[in-house]
Amino acid sequence: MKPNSPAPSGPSPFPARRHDHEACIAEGIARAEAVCRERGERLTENRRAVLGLLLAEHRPLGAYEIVERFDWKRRKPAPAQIYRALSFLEAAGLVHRIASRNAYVACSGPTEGHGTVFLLCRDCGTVAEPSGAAVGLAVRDLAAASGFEPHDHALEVTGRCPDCRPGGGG
Amino acid sequence: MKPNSPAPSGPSPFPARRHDHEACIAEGIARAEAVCRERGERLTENRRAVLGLLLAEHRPLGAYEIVERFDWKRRKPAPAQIYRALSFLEAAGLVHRIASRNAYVACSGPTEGHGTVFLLCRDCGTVAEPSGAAVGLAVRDLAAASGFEPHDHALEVTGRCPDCRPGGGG
DNA sequence: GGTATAATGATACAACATTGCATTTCATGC
DNA sequence: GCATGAAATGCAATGTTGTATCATTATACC
Repeated sequence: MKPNSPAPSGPSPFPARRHDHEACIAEGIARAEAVCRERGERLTENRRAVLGLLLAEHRPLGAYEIVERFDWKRRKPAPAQIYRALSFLEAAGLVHRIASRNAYVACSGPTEGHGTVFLLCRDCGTVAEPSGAAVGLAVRDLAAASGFEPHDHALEVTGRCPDCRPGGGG
Repeated sequence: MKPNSPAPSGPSPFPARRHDHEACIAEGIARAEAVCRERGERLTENRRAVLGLLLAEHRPLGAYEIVERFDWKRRKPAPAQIYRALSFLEAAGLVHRIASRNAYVACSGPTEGHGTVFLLCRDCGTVAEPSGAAVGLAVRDLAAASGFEPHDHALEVTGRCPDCRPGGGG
């Protein structure tokens, strides 16, 4: 891992302003290959391409945006092809859907289980996926107090990332 | 509040299995009238009807589902009419959008500010909107640790409500 | 009543997502 | 190599959700 790659357990879940993007992507693909191997499934060219496009961004892309960027074999794929890849990748925990935006983002680290947290920058669109342990606890308590049996949760926080925040950046 | 102590259990955010539904609705409409008066806006017949349909359920309805149930003047409204009412009601804090379902639910209590929490029963579809204070704190801490400036958040928890949970019930 | 503003009615369209089925690809056993 | 079945893809059509536009109608206010 390069020194300027975002460390999974580092201080900030946001990517450094300048970092080795190619390494990001390569790392993500490598992780996907490992996950698929373990699950006995195939990371086909189609799926790999979709994942690659998502990994190339640190922000969510809409399915039709992926269609536009797709340049595999110089052809424009049908939406269904993209959605199929997205479904597969989501089931494998490699991609998450950002419900509030009808958009999809590459998962930035190993899946922690049931529950996701996203920090969405309203200015630059960057998404970070911090550890959600504290949120998980809050959910558990909340549920217990209501007699609710929680299964899964998704938290989407909008605001401004360190780079876009006035006086932020780093 | 200690993070691990279950809230001093006020009333459950879930509706009682049997309760006075008419009163539910009347109360919600009355609250809406008060809110609109205060905001200097009009709770028109159209808006009132949409809110009424949402209040009649304790679960989210899709916009087109509202279209189908709409019986005002024995005519079926155009989608735009419903979406306009929903936008108005959402801006007034009387209705919330459940992003993961493309659906809308009547707000069950006074709006607490920026941030919402929903407990969604996967079996009966009921939605509860508990107080999200603990989640708000978790969000604040999470954001601070990431250098993120939070503006708003939405947490959607899926699982089983007290009535659908085995051994649960009221 | 007259006028400005807000809301509605109606049509069309944009954006997001899925279904069905024929064809191709791939792993596996022979 | 070749047959076979399961999985994935190509393609067209369709379903679902949400907006834009503009003429008309209702409402508040003077």
